[in-house]
Parts: sequence; C-alpha cells; structure tokens
Amino acid sequence: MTATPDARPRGTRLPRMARRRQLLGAAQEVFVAQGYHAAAMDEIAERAGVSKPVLYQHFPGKLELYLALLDEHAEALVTTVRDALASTTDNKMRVQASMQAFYDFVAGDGEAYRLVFESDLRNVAQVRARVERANHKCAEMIAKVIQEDTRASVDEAYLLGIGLVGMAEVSARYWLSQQKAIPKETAENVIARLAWRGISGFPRPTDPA
Amino acid sequence: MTATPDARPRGTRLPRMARRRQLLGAAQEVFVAQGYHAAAMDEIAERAGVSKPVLYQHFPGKLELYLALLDEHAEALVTTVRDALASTTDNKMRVQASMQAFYDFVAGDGEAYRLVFESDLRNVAQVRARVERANHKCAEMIAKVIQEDTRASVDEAYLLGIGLVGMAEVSARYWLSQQKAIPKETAENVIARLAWRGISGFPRPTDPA
DNA sequence: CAGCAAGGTTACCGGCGCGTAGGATGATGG
DNA sequence: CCATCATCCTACGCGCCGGTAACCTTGCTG
Repeated sequence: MTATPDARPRGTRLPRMARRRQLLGAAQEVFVAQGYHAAAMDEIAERAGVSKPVLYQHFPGKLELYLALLDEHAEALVTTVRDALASTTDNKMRVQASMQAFYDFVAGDGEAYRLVFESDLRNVAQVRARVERANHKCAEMIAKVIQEDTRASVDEAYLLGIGLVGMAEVSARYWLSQQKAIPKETAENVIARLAWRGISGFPRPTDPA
Repeated sequence: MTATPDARPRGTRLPRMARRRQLLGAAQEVFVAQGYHAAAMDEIAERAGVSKPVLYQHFPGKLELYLALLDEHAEALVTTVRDALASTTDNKMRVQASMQAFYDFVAGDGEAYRLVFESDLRNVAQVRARVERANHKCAEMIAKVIQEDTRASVDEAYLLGIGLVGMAEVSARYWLSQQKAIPKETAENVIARLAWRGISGFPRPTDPA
C-alpha cells in the first residue's frame, strides 16, 4: 500500500540505486504481508515489475534482503524512542513521548513494524540478534532515565525498562489491530499514565531512606 | 529435556495413546528448539525413535501436530493466570500472583512458552487466532478485576490489561534469557510493583468525582 | 556505425521436506 | 498352529522455491 500501486510498467529501465530502493519497497510489502517464509523471491521480483535475477544483482540472497529491511526499521524504532526521550527533560512528559514513539512506530510506514515485532525468523541468529539489540537499546535508554530519577539498581532499572518496552509494544500492536475502537491519543495517554504511575511508585533519590 | 532422554530403543512397540503422548513430547522438543519451519517431520519421528508414517497415523499433518501442542500450552497459560487471580481477593496480591504466573509459565516445561510467545507461524490464521485468543483471555480476566476496582471504562480497562500482559510477557522472557542475573522472585516483585503502582494510579470508585 | 557495458530476460537446476504406497513383523484369538 | 489385525518400516513421489547460466537489448562512445 505504501510504495507503489501495483501495475508496474514492466519495461522501464532504472539506474542502479533507484532500482535498489524500489526493490526494497517491493520486498517490504511482501515480507510484511506474508512473513519471511511465505514470501517468495519470485513474488518480490514480480511485485517490482522485474525478473528474479535482477534481485540477485542487488542482494546476495533472500536473507540479506530481509536483513537490510530489518536493520532499517529496527534503527528507526530506536531513533524514534531516542528522540522522544530527548524531546524534554520532564520525566512525565518523557514517558508520554516514549509511549507515543511506539504507537507512531507501529502506525507508520506500511506496517513495517511487523518486521521488528513479529518476525517469523527469530530462530535465525542474525535476525534474533538484531531484534534483541533494538529492544535492548530502547530498554537501556529508558533504564538510564529511571536510574537518574529513582534509587533503583542497574538491574532493577533495566528490568523496568524492559517491562515498559513490552507494555508499549504489545499495547500498541493491540491498538493498531482495533484501530477504530480507541483514538490513538487516548490509548497513548492511558498507557503513559499506567507507566508513569508505575515508575513513580519507586523511591526517589530525594525520599528519606 | 522433558519427555524422554535421547537414545530411544528403536524397537519398542507402544499402545496407541502412549505412542501419541510420546510423539507430542518429541514434537515439542523439536518445535521449541527449532521453530515450526526449521523443524522437520523426519527429525521429530527420529527423535521419538520411530519412522515417519507413524507420525502420520496419529496426526494428519505437520500443522495439526503443531496446533495440538499450541492449544495445550496456550490453555496452560490461561489457566495459570486464572488460578493466580482466583488465589486471593486482595488486588495487590492478585497483581503479584499474576506476574508470578507469567514467570512460572515461562520457566516451566521445556521452554514450551516459546510456542505461545515466539511462534514463527503467526502468519497462519489458525495459529494467530490461538495466540491472540490466549492473550485476549488473559487481558480480559485482568481487565475485569481492574474494572471492579477503578472507574476505568471497559475499553480503558482492557487496554490496561493488554499492557500488563505485554509487560509481564516481555519482562519474563527477558528474565529467563538472563537466568542467573536476577533471582526469579526479585524480578517478579519489581514488575509486580510497577504494575500495581501503575494501576492504582487510576481513580478508584471510592474517590471523589 | 561498430562495439561494449549496463540492465534485463527466459529457462532451468537441484535440494529439501511433506506426505504416501506397499510390505514386513509381532501379538492375539480360534 | 494358522489367521488376522494393529503397529511399524523402507523407499519413493513430487511440488515448491532459492539460486544460476546463458542470452538479449538499449543506448552511449569513439
């Protein structure tokens, strides 16, 4: 739905980089819609209005093609969360912004979030590593803020970070699957409130021992 | 690790139901370790010390075999959470018990939780439906308790339920992947506290309007 | 206008893995 | 001791799909 309509003029010749981008677009559509295993290289090529060998002139194999997309969107998630945390110094607002980051990520760009959150290839080490690294970075950034604001230990803060990431991810995916039922902002607010009250329940550095 | 050691006496004849159970055990080991796609029916049969046609005398196909296991463990999760919620009427304790339920589920029975939380077959409608139904039931049970205790609307309460389920699931999976770093009880307590303070931030029926 | 490089095509190969046909083998009852 | 049934095995068919070999075409260049 995102990149290119459908009827592709099977005759156009493209410079290398333009073709590469277009192939990535077609691949994303197919991988998102079908998952890695059900996606056929033939279909991706056809979707791009091109024959299969062209695909292999740009990517050494199916896995590498997939990894290129995964890297792109995993990085996008991390960046979005990073920006959210940097957008203010008020921690309550930070929580709000972070939750919105996850909801934005899930709502954006042709459901590409599926590559990161619903990959059917997590049994492959290279994929698993990337997904976990993205989660890890998000959790760590959040944990850092928590540590600045509470007396939580490093381990505790990180665990809380992971918990919040999970909460955001799962609730955002649910919200998307029910798009009509709840307005985006409402859902973000409810979850942000849950998160904020949850965190602020932990003792703060200024509290008496 | 769960069902049968390894060296299986390739000659033993078994009555039908015993064989079926054993096949399910072998299948679980392989599906859990490799995921659906990488798991070969040949390997499952071999693991059970039996030849492939035997497998097909008990299950019509690979998918049905997988679904049988998935049903079993999805149901187990729901039951565990249900029991946790029924184990007390004190809501703070309920939160604690629910979180423990997820950690228990993840820690139990040969990592079978992977079938429910990390299936690489969610693109298949039958699998997706089962996973979502388990999540839905958990979230709904939790939402019900929340509704009894706060003024949250039905939608809000369910969204909170989903968020808490996500928090529990993701944090429990993380905890398991780091088994040594944090004692189980500590992790449960940290997450339970996060959840409890989060929920109790919502207005209660006894609060002034 | 020859020729060459860049971009694209058709047609094929080979392996893997699900599922099955057909036969052997051990227990059970007459 | 023979028949019969359930259980299990060896061996194979066959479709799907990732990947490749060999050839074509377009347009720029000297």
